[in-house]
Order: sequence, then structure tokens, then C-alpha cells
Amino acid sequence: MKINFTDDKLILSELEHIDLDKSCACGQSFRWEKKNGAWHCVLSSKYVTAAYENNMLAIQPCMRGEEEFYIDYFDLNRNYCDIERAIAEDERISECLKCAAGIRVFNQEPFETLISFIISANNNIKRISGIIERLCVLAGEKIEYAGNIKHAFPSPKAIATLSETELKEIGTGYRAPYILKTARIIADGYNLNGLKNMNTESARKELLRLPGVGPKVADCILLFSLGHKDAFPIDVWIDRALRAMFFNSGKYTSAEVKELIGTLGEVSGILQQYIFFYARENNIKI
DNA sequence: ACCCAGGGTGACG
DNA sequence: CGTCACCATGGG
Repeated sequence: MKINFTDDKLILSELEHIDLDKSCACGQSFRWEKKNGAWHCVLSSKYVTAAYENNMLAIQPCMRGEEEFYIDYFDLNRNYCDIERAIAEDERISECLKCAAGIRVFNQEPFETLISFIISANNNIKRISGIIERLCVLAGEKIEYAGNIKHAFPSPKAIATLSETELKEIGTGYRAPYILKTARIIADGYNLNGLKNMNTESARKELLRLPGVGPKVADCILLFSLGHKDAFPIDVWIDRALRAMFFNSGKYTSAEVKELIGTLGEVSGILQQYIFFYARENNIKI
């Protein structure tokens, strides 16, 4: 990877193949928005745009000294060639590469990921995105850049001080009390970042104590924001994919799937993203 | 009208 | 430990 700057633009070149469109739209993050050729988002209270062309990733605005944040966010220090080679060599999942090659698992902000995936429960990606956008408009700081306006994801305190009625009015439904209770716990000083330094199982047990966080949501938070790439979220799509690809379209026990995930290695959660993308792209049904 | 979506909770065995 | 009704909402 080569790092260059022109004015307020960071240009990363000599990257392995990365598919920014798939990565931003695959359902790991709900806030990236594509506007005339570039992806727009607010990360750590800053407006940012990202565009990929000619094998170069351009991030703007980004000043010298800020590049490490984005290199980490897009997981650019990880060798995805090795990961895709491992997938290619596993006949059970190699098919996923046809459509999912280039996917990257972002390293997102823990609180935003926590609340976002509480909202995701028994919901669909389009509606999740809409709810989160309304939540940001309702309680997030307005951020402007070059004539563009977006709202930052609200702080724990900003959500904790909302009313349950306000949360229901933006479409959160029965999840409103979960969002409120969990935001209050975080605003009260709970150290989410501390979970990065624990082993995956311990961090998972901690997350499961938060209202609205069950096994699947916990695994998403671990994988997408706490650096635990061995967390393997199983939603309805992955459930179908696992049955189709590993269990001859039949049922599996928790012990069997745990064993399977173990065989997929230390970054099984990243492989999960390739499988998830494939399952949705092909609308697999059992 | 019915089914589904990046499921969690609580009750019950 | 596993199962299951119930939970809001909007799109297919």
C-alpha cells in the first residue's frame, strides 16, 4: 500500500483488490450513502467521502496524520488475498467468491454498531438504514462538508435522554426500550472499548447482558466494531447458507456449528461476510 | 391477507 | 440446555 496526499485528499494506492461498493452496501454498516460516484458517511463526528477508481482509494477530507484512522477503518492492514485464497481452496464456499470477491470487513465505532444492530433485530437492511438515519437527524450533531449535510450518529448521552415515544416515532417499534436502556448503560460510563482487549467469549458474555443484545447481535458487534474477527453472526441468511453448504440442507446442532466455525479459522467472521453476501445476492432458500 | 426481514425476551420443560 | 409465542413495522 502506498500513501499519498493531494491537498485534503488521502490517496491509497497499490492496494489488493477491494470492492468499495460491495463493502459499503453489504449490510455491515447502515450509514454509507452513494452520491454522484462517491460514498459519503460521518465517522467519528467528521464528514468523509470515499471513492475507489483505478485501483486507488481516495478519502476526502483527510489531513496528514489522520490516515491511520481510515486505514484501520477499511481494514487495509489485513491481507485479504490470503483470506480469499482460503475461500477458493474450500470447495464448500469457493462459489461465494464469484460475487463477493473484494468484500472487506470495516472496523466501526462500537456504540454506533451496538445500537444499529439492536435495531437490526427481526428487521431488514433497508428499513434499518431508514430508522438509523432518522435517529441521527433526531439526536445527532449536524455535520457539513463542501455543501453536503449529514448528521453524526448520536452520542450515548444524546440517545439516553430521548423519550421512548420519540424513539417509537422514528420506527423502532418494540426495540425502543432496549435502545433506551442500553444507551443509558453506556452513557453511564460502560467501557465498550475495553471489550476489544478481552478474548471473544468473555467480551460476548459481557455484551449479552445489554438489553436487546442476544447471540447474533453480540457477534455482529464483536466482528464489526471490537476487532474479534472470529465472531460468526448467524442470521436467517447465514442459517440457510450453512445448511446448504455444510449440512446437506439439513438441521445442525449448536455443537456442530461451533465445531464448523472453529475449522474456518481465526478470521471466520470475515468468511461469514462473503457467505452472507453470496446468500443474499443469490436469494438462497431452503 | 400472508410472509419476511442481519432476533431478543421471557416462560416453560 | 432447547423450544416457542410474542413483539412493531413496512415491503413483497
